[in-house]
Amino acid sequence: MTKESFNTYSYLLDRTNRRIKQFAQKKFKEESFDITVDQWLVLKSLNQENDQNQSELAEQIGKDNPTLTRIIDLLCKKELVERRQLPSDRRCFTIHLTDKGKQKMEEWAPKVAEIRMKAWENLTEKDYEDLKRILNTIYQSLEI
Amino acid sequence: MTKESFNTYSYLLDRTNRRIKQFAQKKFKEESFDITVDQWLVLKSLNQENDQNQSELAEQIGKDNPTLTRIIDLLCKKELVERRQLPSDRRCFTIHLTDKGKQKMEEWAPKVAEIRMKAWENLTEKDYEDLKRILNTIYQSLEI
DNA sequence: TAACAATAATTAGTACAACAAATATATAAG
DNA sequence: CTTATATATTTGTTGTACTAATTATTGTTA
Repeated sequence: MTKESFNTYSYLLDRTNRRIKQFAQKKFKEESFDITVDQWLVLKSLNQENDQNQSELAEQIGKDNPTLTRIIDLLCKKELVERRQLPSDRRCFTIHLTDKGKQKMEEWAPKVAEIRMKAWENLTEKDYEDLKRILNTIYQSLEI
Repeated sequence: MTKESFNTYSYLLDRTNRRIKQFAQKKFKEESFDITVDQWLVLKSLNQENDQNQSELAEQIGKDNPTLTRIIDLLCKKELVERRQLPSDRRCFTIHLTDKGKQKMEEWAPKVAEIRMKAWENLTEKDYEDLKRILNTIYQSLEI
């Protein structure tokens, strides 16, 4: 195959990625979930393991530290999480999912799972496995 | 398969998409291409068909109009493109790839093709076809 | 212990994304 | 012709991404 014929994957990936976010965001709005899709990722990670510090959390959700700082700022304002000083290392904060945050998660999680499923209604389990494998292979090939 | 097992694709897609951009942007920097990846998309589209108006161009590269307006602003500053008033419809500009822009494209295009190929070095042609099919299916399933 | 390096988080600056609203112009309907 | 509607683009706002620089703290080593 020629090089030129490979030239559209980044476009397809980018626009599909954007549409997935748009779709989820639109549903969030319809359901009056007052968060963005990226904020959701943070809450979900904390719901699985609470009180991570920011670096761990950034690693978990694959965002960099400055971006995470701002997402945490926004979630703090909404009182869904709070920063807690770690006495043993005063450089760190642990991010704590509050009771309000936990309550919202219980309310939102099943609906988010529904929303996420929509993308797969015309695809098979094998497609899902293939997509994961292909994306991970690309990710590793472009190690930076 | 349970709903829960489908819950990571958006994360994988997002991080792979980000890495593809990061990788290309890093190479652009190394080669002293003084543009961003998104600006490249615009130039590439104009190189294939010059003098599109902004709406056509936005459609071509899958971005919305406000985003494109700002990308065009930046490309104008670099004198790679220029806005030309269309006398027949004074609402429109056609975006013209300048001589300087064309010259840069000749210089850059082969190297960008190389950079783009890197993602596929551990994958097959069938993987490429599968990825395209899966992404397009998702895109269409989430019609908004 | 003092100097140096490493780590956690933040801040600042620029770019892009999404959305809503505004402006200007063109076209259609009455 | 006038009103209404549609189209092309821009502007404003909020949120995310990346880089580099900064602050505060901790760890290492001479």
